[in-house]
Amino acid sequence: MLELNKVYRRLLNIYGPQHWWPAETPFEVLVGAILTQNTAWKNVERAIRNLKEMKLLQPIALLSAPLETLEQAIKPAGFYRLKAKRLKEATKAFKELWPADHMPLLKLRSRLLQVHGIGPETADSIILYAFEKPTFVVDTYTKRFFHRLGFFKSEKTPYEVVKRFVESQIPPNLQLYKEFHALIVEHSKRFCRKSPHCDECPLVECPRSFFTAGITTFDHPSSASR
DNA sequence: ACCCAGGGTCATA
DNA sequence: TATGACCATGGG
Repeated sequence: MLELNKVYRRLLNIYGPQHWWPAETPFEVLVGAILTQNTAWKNVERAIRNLKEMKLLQPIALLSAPLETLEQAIKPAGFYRLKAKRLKEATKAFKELWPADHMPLLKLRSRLLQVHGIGPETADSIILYAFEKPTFVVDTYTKRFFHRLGFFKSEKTPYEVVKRFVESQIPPNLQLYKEFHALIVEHSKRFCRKSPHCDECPLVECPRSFFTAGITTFDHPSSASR
């Protein structure tokens, strides 16, 4: 069957290592993960720049700052009133949990998911890139990308279904999971916006069979008892 | 003037 | 389980 692994290696060949997440500290990863919710990364960069200039990009400082101050700082990232609250809640959790060295991954994940404003993608991003434990991150790009390669019938395939699928095909290696997700995003930002088959997409150069040979479209385990 | 971006929560059927 | 409204800024 088509190895997801081949898709990964192909992306790596084309784009090279991405060295994600673009942040200087684990805490900055967490902040970025909240701020980028349904928001262009370019806008997140401005917000983070503001936080740095105001010396707010540290747990204690961020928690001490008035909500209004925080709101103004992150305004460029949109949803600023919502996200200011989420940042504080997430920061409290971060202080409690860090570094979570001998905490099982799934326990860490369920703790993060309890935080209001942290959903599955945000949680997984934090676990993978801040806490550095091997969990696979699924975003809208990932769903669209795998859908177009024929792995799923719908782009709306539930988060946990896509996640389980990848984790069942790819061994839980930290660097591998980091790079794979980063490569999918970087690729998608360039080529996967509009048409299902953009002529300039490097992956289209390959015969579709290179990716999909032997693969049967993956159906939901929920609807097909597996 | 529109559409979308590295989501999540809540209400409703 | 699955839509739809809402949150809000900045770029194409």
